[in-house]
Amino acid sequence: MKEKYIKKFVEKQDELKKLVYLQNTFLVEEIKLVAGVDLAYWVKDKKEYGTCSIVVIDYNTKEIVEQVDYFDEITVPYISGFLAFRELPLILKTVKKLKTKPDIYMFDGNGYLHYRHMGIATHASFYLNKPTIGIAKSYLKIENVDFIMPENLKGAHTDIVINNDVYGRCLRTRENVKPIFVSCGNWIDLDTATELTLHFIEKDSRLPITTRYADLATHQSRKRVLGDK
DNA sequence: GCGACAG
DNA sequence: ATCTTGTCGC
Repeated sequence: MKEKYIKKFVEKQDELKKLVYLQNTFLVEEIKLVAGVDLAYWVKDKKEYGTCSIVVIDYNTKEIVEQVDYFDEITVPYISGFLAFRELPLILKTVKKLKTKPDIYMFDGNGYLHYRHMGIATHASFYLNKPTIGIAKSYLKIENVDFIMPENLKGAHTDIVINNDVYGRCLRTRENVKPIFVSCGNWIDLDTATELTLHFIEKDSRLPITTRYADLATHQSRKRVLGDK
């Protein structure tokens, strides 16, 4: 069932991962707009649907500059390690509705912290042509390597290193909350990705407001879609 | 058959 | 991701 997709998916990821560049291609001081991207799903009449929300936030004022939603049928199944193939088509259609042009995109999921260094944040960067960051709420275990729990202090973090390769970072964004997993998407370094993530942490969530607001927006969007039918 | 498994 | 309310604790 899922197997029919996997060979082509791996080939595509292997092709793209050669182009990943884990250095900043921008100056942090020049960042103005940061986008959070997320999806929500539902099933209706045996068909699966998804709605994507993108929330664009001003880096300095932290106010929402723009928000767009787009929903459609989802045809690709969820397969761990291949999230981009399922979600990216909808994401790209949603991006087309944006009037502003975000400088950076933050995703719900991993980037370089991935079996082949090609999590959704990294994969998406090649279609957005913008730096990206992956923010995952749970740990994707690779080569049986566990993460090291950081201290219970805001900003505490431990790196996830496998075979001398830094895949990503386990980051405690606030005290007394479960840590999140930050990884480079593309065209950014891990320290900067961590810095931006912490910049958008506020009192109401362990997630940066970019992805947090996008998450809330998908739930609202789904409610509207189902309510209008 | 059993456990793993980003969202 | 989704199915789902109140409740314990900082």
